[in-house]
Amino acid sequence: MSMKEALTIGKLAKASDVNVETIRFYERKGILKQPKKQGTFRYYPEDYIAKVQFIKRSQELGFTLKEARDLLNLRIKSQAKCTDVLSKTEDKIAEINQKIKDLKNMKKSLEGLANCCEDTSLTISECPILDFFMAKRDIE
Amino acid sequence: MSMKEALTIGKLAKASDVNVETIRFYERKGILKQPKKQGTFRYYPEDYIAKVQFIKRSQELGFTLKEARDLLNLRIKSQAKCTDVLSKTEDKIAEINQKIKDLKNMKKSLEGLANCCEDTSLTISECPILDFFMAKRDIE
DNA sequence: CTTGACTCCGTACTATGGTACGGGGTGTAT
DNA sequence: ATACACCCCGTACCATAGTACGGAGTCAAG
Repeated sequence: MSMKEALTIGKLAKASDVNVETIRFYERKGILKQPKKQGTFRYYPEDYIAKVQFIKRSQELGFTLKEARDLLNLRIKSQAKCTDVLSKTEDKIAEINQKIKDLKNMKKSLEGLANCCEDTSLTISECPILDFFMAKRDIE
Repeated sequence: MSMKEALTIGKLAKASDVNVETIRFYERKGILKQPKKQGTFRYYPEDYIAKVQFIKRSQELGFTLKEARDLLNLRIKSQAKCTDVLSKTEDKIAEINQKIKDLKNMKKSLEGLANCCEDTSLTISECPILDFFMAKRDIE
């Protein structure tokens, strides 16, 4: 029988576009459940491709691996309610809002810096940026 | 003479609200320049408090320690011209803009997720959020 | 039945950003 | 002059998120 279709770790890795070692890493860390082995090799159910992609997507959305694992586990334990997932998602949105706010403040500061440094012939020792970053003192 | 005012590593740490070990860590990593020692102890110029706080602030805004170091170094090299500072600052602004864009995308995705999960009485097996994360497949 | 690709496992290493520890030296106040 | 807080340094350790490596075993095709 052709084993072309058997989902080995290498094929899973390729299908979900991660490193083989990453799959093994996720299993060691309990992010992914190790599948039952036939013999010595891992053979994965097809849905593991979606699981790994779920993890990757979660990371892209700003979740850590543990958070991704929790979300994945919620999916599996069907006792949990939709609200659990919702509240986790809302927490993340709040975090993101805060980050955006912080970045905008930083940007404003940096823009203030850039604007106050119009005379480009000034040397650093005369640069008004310095005063902006730090209390005025001897420089080094 | 009272040494109450001498800025030792412990006082610097306390004043800038970080661990002593963190200061030493920054020095090992070249983020902060080790001050000249009088004898065996480090004695810091007062402006180190501002420097450490600057690093902390940068980190809060999503900059790495190396980036914080680069921003800090802008003001130290007095050979540099104001334009150098300006361009680095503008680079940072561009980076910040990109980060804000990414975070906004992330937020949009998460909001899409949250909105599609209004019926909070649904069990996880019916939760649309997770369908968003994952292609529909057999669960386990 | 051999070959070559793939898999196994453990271990070590990377980077980032620190914290903790221990033995010894120092600085200063009383 | 001695106690006690503080400092020194190196090293080890923590979490997060992996990557790399090497020797051994396995699988399946030719």
